[in-house]
This record gives sequence, structure tokens and C-alpha cells, in this order.
Amino acid sequence: MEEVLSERKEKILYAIIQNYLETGEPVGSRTISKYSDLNLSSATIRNEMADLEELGYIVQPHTSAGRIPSDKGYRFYVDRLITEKDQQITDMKEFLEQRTEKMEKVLKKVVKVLATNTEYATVISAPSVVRNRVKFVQLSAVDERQILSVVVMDGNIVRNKMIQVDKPLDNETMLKLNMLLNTNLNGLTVNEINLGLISKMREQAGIHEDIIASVLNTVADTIDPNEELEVYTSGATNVFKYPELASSESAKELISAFEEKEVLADFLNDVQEEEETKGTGIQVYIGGESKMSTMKDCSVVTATYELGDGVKGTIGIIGPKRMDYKKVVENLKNLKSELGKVIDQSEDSNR
Amino acid sequence: MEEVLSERKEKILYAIIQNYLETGEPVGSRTISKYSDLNLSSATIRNEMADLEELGYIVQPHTSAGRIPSDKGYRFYVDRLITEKDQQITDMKEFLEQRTEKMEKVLKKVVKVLATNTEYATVISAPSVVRNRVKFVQLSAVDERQILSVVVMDGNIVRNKMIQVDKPLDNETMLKLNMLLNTNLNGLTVNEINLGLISKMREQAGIHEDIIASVLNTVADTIDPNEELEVYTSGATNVFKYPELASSESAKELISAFEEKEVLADFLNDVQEEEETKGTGIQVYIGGESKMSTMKDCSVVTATYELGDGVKGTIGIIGPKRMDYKKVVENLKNLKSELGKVIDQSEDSNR
DNA sequence: GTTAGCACTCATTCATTTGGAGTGCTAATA
DNA sequence: TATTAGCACTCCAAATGAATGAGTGCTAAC
Repeated sequence: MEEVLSERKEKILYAIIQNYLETGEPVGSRTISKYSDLNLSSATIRNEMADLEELGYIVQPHTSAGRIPSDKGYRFYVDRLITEKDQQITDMKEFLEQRTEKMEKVLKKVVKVLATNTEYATVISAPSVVRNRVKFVQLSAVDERQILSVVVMDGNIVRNKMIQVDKPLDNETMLKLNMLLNTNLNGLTVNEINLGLISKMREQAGIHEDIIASVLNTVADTIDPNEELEVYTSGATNVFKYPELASSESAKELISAFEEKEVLADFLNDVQEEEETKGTGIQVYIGGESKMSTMKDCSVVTATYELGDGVKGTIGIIGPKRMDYKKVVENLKNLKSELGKVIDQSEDSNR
Repeated sequence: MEEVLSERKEKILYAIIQNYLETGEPVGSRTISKYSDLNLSSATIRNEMADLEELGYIVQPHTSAGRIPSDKGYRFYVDRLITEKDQQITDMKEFLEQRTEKMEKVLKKVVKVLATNTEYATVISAPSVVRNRVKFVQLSAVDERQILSVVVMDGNIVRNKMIQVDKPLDNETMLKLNMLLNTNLNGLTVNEINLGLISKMREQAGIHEDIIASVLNTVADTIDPNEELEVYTSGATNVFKYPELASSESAKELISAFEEKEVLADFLNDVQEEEETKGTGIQVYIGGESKMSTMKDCSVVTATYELGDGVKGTIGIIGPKRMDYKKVVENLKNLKSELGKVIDQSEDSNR
């Protein structure tokens, strides 16, 4: 697996891939011979290409067609690309930390910008709040039979739940319950709310333990993976721009993945977990490298963003294998400043 | 415009449409001659068909092809279909009124059921709350600089907004503001909150009038059309099942409409308004009849549902012109009982 | 008024042809 | 020994054209 290419082979391979990225057509020896700066005849190129094919970097769709990069070829290209750039985009922190009231809005705008910029399908997952801390809890009696529970997490993520009760609670009890909840839950991550704490709270709540249970459920809902498929998408229809995706049977699968979103959410989750062990900021999945069967004809570039305190989300850009990796990576890099603009705008429009 | 068709012409037209709905292919005179119960030769049918074409009910895609229904032809068919059935599906009230905590969930399930049932693209708008009443307002201090405002509307629609303040408010002021808000806003629809009331409240709030303004903004946001594009979709990829849609250029437009949703939201809004003047429960828009240019190759069947107190939403089912109108209409009729099931399930899964 | 029959029109399908792009190989060249 | 020119060969894609058949419009007969 660890073969070393001669410099000339590398250059040729690079040229082939570059060219294929632009045109989407198989590229022949003559093209390279003219296009590249290493003055070689087509025949020589052909010889080298035969070698590269044997090594598995390029393939021929059919006899007497030009060559196109194999997954291995793309991998070569991408690895070289990524190492050129620095690795992390973890510092949007200062933008979003506490200031924005509606993270949702910002995320929606971000995907849209990315999608129009890159002309690829784009998806972003809202920060997962597994490690997120409870900041504020409150119960309020909406009417005699219904109590509204509001939970605010770090990053101002707000969740509500209506709790039905059989008979009204008096003011004092409400106050007591609120106190109980806040003192016990405040500052905890959802992971830290364990059974011991729960039973302790239930005990203290006395006859109102069912309400406590409901509130805890609300908190749990906040990280419930079903609840948590907060995934925003944009530009799914961009796939139509790339014939090799549009025509393939999988186009509709792709689109439908973008509609249903569960697959995407799962994928982004996986990426994020993987990311935590590897930690290289930007990942590229070429063809089958991502485990999504839907994506076997695509490449996915992912980036993890962080808003401090382990509040992390993931961005994915999905395009054909011949996607413009350079542009995509740069776009993700620029995201930070883009985000700055977006937020300025949204504040303007809030006035 | 008000021509009357002979009974025989009607029968033939009906047969043509019926047949075309099934096959999607242009239908010729011979087919009708054999298929229908009115024993006529193909030649006779041909004569009648020539007449029907002249009258604009059917068209020939090209010389020497069979005939397909024109928009006018579909209209004939649909009108006849709808008048057969009774007209309203306004009574889901008893299901959703106050009981469900997460309307969102139910709606998502409803679209999904409809989409898989009918095999058409489906869209549903969350109840518009223009006429909805404020039930409960509360401000809470989350920390020194931030106040969370929660507004609950009829139907338990909850909205939150973070309000930034320059310096902390003491408990007493909070209490006063809460009182002020609740007594003034409770039971009002958003339309009823007029300038007079606003300035009156601002006055009473004294130095904290900016906070009142923010809360009122939250209430206003609740009906802000931008905010209000609460539209759920499902089955967009069903369009691929119908060649006449999938192949047409507009397929991508359709899909992208389903992704961006704004167009759909606008459309559903229009429908709802129109519905309020006409009030016939089920509407069918054939081709250009809906003002959405994206939909000129489709038909849309819409139905308005009501949860009592003017809390209304709209369902739209989008398919090819040759969609199975009968099935769709019946499906919408059955929605009520479907909804019943859905809600039972969701209550089960809540335990 | 209805029907049979026939000539005519197109879309579609299939096989065939053609052009061209690109390869692999071989022999000549530096 | 590495490079290049040249040529035969392959195969795809687009163009061409013939065959098919569904369907019509018209006319003449019933």
C-alpha cells in the first residue's frame, strides 16, 4: 500500500485529476501532453498512464477511453490538498457563544451560503448538546391542568414541554419545585444527571414526583437522538448539475436522503464521533469511504465546528467525486468570516 | 364557456380521462371503443373525439397520437368527482385541540402517512395562528443579562425569545412586568393587539418599556410570515415515479421548491385565504390554475383542516395532472381517522 | 347517424454506419 | 536507455435510415 510515486508520475496523476475535475470527461494522453508544463509526448504519457492504472490510481471506463481517477486517485489528490492547509476550524466560538438568540436561523443561513457558494448539496447539524449544561429550568402553570416546563441549555438552546396534571398546583408548590429543579440541575450536563440524582430529587419532591419525572424527561428529550435530528440542508438540487449524479439511479436516493434527513443525521453523528478520536478538523470521504450506501457515487467533505465547552456540530458538503475539493476546503475555512457577516446581518434585521 | 356536452360525449370524455389516469399514455379511439360499455365503433369515437378536441377538452400531443386530457378536461372530471363527495373535512378538532404537546410531531407523521399512501408529494402547513389567542406570557431571568420570554398560544404553540438587557432586573420588577403582560394580552388574538394597546402598555411599564417592546415582538414573530413557514413535507421524491414529471425540466424546480419550502408556504397561505371566501373544503388546482409557476405540469389537491377557533392549516398533495384524484380525495377524507391512529400511537410512545 | 376501409402521418425502435478519440505496440531516434 | 512518431485497432457516440405500429381523417357504403 505504501508505494512511492516518481515525481513525474505524481505530476501526471495530479494533472489528470485536475483536468477531470474541470471537465468531468475522461482525459486522454494527448490532453495531458499539451496541457501540462512537463513537455512530454502523448506516447510517453501513455506509458506512464498505463503504470498509474496498474497501480490503481486511475481507471479506464472502457477500452479506448481516456482515464478517470479511481477512489485511490482521489485520495492521493485530497491528502495532498489537505496537508497543504492547516487543519482546524474550531473557533467560531466568539460568534455564537451566548449572543445569538436563534441559532437555528444562523445555521439555516450558513447552509444556504455554503450551498450557493460551492454549488454542492450541503448539510449542517446543530450543535449536539450531550455535553451541554443546563442553565435554567422553569415550571409555569399555564392553566389549571397544564404546566409548561422550559429548559434552557448553554448556547441558549430552549426546549419546552407541556405537562398535564390531574389537579392544579398551588403557587407555593410550584415555587418549591422550581427551586428544587434549579438547585439540583443547574450547571450539569445531561450525562451527569444520573439515576442517583434523579431518585434523590424524586424523594424531595414528595407527592409531586411525577412532575419532576416529566421535567427530567424534557431534559432527556433534549438529547434524545430522535429529537436531535436537528439537521439543516440546502442545495440538494445541486446534484442535478452534475450529470454523473443526476443520471445515476442514486439521484433520487440522494434527494430523498435530503428530504428525510435521518440518514444524514446519523452520518454526521458518526463523523463527529470519529472526529473526536482523530481530531483533524476536515475529513474527506470518497465514494464508499463513508458508510452511507446512498453516497457511494459521491464524495463528502466534512468539517466540525465548535462553540466552546464541547458544543460541537458538523458540516457536510456532498458532491460528485470530481468535486472541487480545493474550493470546498477553502469555503469551509472562510466559514468563520462568513459567519461573522451572517450574524451582523441578522442583528441588523432584528432592529 | 358554458357549453353542455351530450351525454355520450361526457361518457367518452370520462372514459378517455379514466384510461389516461391509469396508463399515462395517450388513448386512442380503438381503446375506448373496446373498453367502454357504450358499444360504438372506433370510427364513431373518432368523430366524437374530434369534437371534444375542438371544444378544448382533449388534445393530441402530436398528429397521429391518441388524445390526452387538457386542463379543461381534467377540470370537467374533477368537478364531477368533487360534487359527488361531500365537502368538508373540518372536524379534526376533537383530536388536537389541547391534548397534544407536540403538534409538530403529529403533522410530520400526517404528511408522511399521506405521502406513502397516495404516492404523491405532500405538504402540510402548521395551523396559522393569526386568529390564535395568547394564553400565557412569561418572562424569566436566565442570568443577569438575559431574559427569556415565553409565549404560549392556543393549541399550545410555544415561542421563546431571549432578550438582552443592559443591567439586571430585580425580582419585583419582573413580577410586575409579568403581571402587566398577562393581564393585557391574555385572550387576545395577534390582530387585536393594536397600537393603542401597545402604547398603553409601554406607558405602564415605565422605564422597562424596551422589554415590553421585545415581548410584543416575540408575539408578533409568532405570526411573522417569515417565521411562520412552518411547513412539513414528505414524499418529494415521489415525483420520480411519474415519467411526465421526472423527465420534465421542472422536476428539479419541484424538488427544490420542496427543499426551500417558501414557495410552498406562500401557496398554502393563498389557498387558505381563498378557502375562507369560498369555503368548499377541498380544492383542486390543475396545471396553471395554481399560481405557482413551478407547478404548471402538476395538479395540486388541497384541503383545509381546522382545530377550532379559526386555527386552520392546509394540506396539499402534489402529483401529475393524471393523478388519482379519487384516491387522493378519499385519503383526505380518511385523514380524520388516520389522525386518530397517529395520535394514539404518539401517546403510547410517550409513556 | 353509424361503420368499414384505406391512405397517410408520425413517434419509436432497432440495426447499421460512420467519425473520432484514445489506446497499445513497434520501430526509429536521440 | 528513455523518448517519440506512427499505425492498427478498439470502442463509444452520434447520425442515419428502415421497419413497425398506433392512430388519425376522410370517404363511401350501410
